Amino acid sequence: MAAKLNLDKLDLQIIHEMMENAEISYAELGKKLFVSGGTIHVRIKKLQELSVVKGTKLHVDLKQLGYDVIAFIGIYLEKSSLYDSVARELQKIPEIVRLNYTTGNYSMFAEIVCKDINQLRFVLHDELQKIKGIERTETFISLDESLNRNVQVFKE
Amino acid sequence: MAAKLNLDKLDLQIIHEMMENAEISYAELGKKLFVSGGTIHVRIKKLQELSVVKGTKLHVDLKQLGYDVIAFIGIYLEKSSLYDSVARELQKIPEIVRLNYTTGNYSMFAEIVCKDINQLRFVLHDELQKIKGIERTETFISLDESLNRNVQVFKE
DNA sequence: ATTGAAAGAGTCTCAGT
DNA sequence: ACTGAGACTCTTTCAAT
Repeated sequence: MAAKLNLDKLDLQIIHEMMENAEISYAELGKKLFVSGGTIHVRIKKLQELSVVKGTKLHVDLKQLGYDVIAFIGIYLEKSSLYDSVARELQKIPEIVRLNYTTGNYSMFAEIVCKDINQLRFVLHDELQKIKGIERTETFISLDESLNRNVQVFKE
Repeated sequence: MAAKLNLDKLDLQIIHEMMENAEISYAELGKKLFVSGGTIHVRIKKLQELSVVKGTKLHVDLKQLGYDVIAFIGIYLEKSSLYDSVARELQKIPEIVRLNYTTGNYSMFAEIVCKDINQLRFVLHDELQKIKGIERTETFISLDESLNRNVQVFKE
């Protein structure tokens, strides 16, 4: 699965820079990394072909858009084998933005983003309780997000 | 804090589209939403000034880059008041990519991304155990990520 | 593989509506 | 507030190294 990609320092530097700011021009990024804009272009094209780079996404302030509640949900399943069917049901709930099958206490771990506590309660009470296979859930509401960053793919 | 922003349908549609693909041109996006490219431009400028839009980020495949392990860590503190100092220490660990102060069982909740299990063990054993104020931790290793998406800011 | 230049495409500004 | 056109900047291609 994880093929030998053989990415060099420049590749990682480009990814590192653009993971924070994808708007920078090739010329400017080239200047920063001491190569020409053309080289940046060639490398990015290569990274896209290797599907290391999958595109760019707009970064928005969710609070400004009225999404004030982030919560994490630990989910206990009646049987582990129900994972796929429960995952399929959870996927239908747009407020669920992330879902992981995990080791440890919980069978699965979800993240949910809501406009307010009422909406969170609605999803937890009305939508989650309907799903067959969920034994019980534990909810952790985020009171403060002190860190949210990318992995550091290049250091030094 | 959450000021009255008065965003209309078009603003939300632009955000919705560009949250998935920020590379689309103004002309093309305008065609899709039945306005001119100039209007798209004006709206995006407005959204940037309101700091609803904070920029664009490169979307990369972390597995391809060798980051194979995602884990979640529930952290119990000796005293809740230690949150700030513990958060400051956790921030120094580059593998920790997210940190939330939460209600419920745990005092705080972290997400960590590592190249392999050895690196995860190193962070958990060597780095986390050094931090004063952490009582104990529970780790949930992700075996499968079945969902990772953005909030749906516009529907219909 | 990298470069620099030319062609093509996109962004940004602005006067008109 | 939206539009379209012109000025400007960036991306993309390509021949040379």
